[in-house]
Amino acid sequence: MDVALLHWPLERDRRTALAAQGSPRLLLIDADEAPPLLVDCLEDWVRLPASQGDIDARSAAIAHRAASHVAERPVLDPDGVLRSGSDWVSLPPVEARLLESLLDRFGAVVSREALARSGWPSGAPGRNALDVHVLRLRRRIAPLGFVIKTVRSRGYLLERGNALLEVESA
Amino acid sequence: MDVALLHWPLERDRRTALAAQGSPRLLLIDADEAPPLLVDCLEDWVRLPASQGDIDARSAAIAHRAASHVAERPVLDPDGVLRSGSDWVSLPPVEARLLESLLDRFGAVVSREALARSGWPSGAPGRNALDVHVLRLRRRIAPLGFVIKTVRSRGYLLERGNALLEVESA
DNA sequence: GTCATGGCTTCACATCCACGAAACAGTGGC
DNA sequence: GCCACTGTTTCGTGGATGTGAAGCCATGAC
Repeated sequence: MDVALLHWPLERDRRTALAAQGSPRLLLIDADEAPPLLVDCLEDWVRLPASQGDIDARSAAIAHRAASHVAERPVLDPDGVLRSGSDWVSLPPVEARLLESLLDRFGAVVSREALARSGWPSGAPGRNALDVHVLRLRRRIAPLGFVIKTVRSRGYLLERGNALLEVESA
Repeated sequence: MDVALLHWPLERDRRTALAAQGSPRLLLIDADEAPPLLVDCLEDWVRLPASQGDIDARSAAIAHRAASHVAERPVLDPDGVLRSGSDWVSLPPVEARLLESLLDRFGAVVSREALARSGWPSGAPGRNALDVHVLRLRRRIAPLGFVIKTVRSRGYLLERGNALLEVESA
């Protein structure tokens, strides 16, 4: 996982945002500033000026921690809470059922028909409903680091996302 | 909790021992040495020479982490006093019973029905009473650093609040 | 190569319902 | 009486779900 570098106290807001989504971050402290209290285990700081070696070393350490904190696959509570590591999101009923199906075959393709059946056991609404729910599900689980890949004309597939991309797009 | 200071790589063995028993530690890295990969969240390092301020700051950060790891959940006295660390608040009867339920399943969802049963064993009043009491409970426990999250259409969930917000408001 | 098609994505709405929050009122202890 | 606790009414906000339509893109026809 990539570690975000940010200046303190200049990028205070960005730090808050990254912390909220559980992204690892390294604060670069301006020469005369006091470092803030670290809020979690995915945060660290170095005082400027710092050697590239030290920055890299701390980034690597955080990345290492982050990697050991994330699980290969998430867990779905009966209450519709999807957990991965210490993070969680709640899924509305339809999306929870869809995700349950995808999780049953984690890493493998689930056909649109099978998904529709699990999402709406008593009959699916319009054809587009599934597409929209997959879209919403994608956005909901993205912060946990999981992605739903499309396999054209075959179905969908749930897998662990590339953590690096997430952080960059944030 | 006290943070052990030790020289790296001189006291390599001591570091291993401290890590094994879960004691927080700060490594003082000799000028030209590469820092080791941190083994857990209770470890950190500074490169020598370092200012006393930086050493203190990192020690404090580690100590803070260590402390926050033990105060994960609050304790509810039989007499309705909720304690977390050195802080406490007193809860009125209904709210104490609600919180007791949430505490039994700390970090997991408790349904509105289950909450209503524990709050009013002899039958719940109007449907909105629960909402109002949860609202009041939220405000009461906020100063202790805990939050009650809503999981829409499923129930409520008690967890530790965002440490960042606490620190900022402090 | 160009083009059309089907499959999927995304957005914009609309509806419905759960929950949040304030304001008010009754009750009982001190 | 004053105040804490409790419950109700009422209104507002935002989440959950579904639909229609526009757009994107790979595939296959030509």
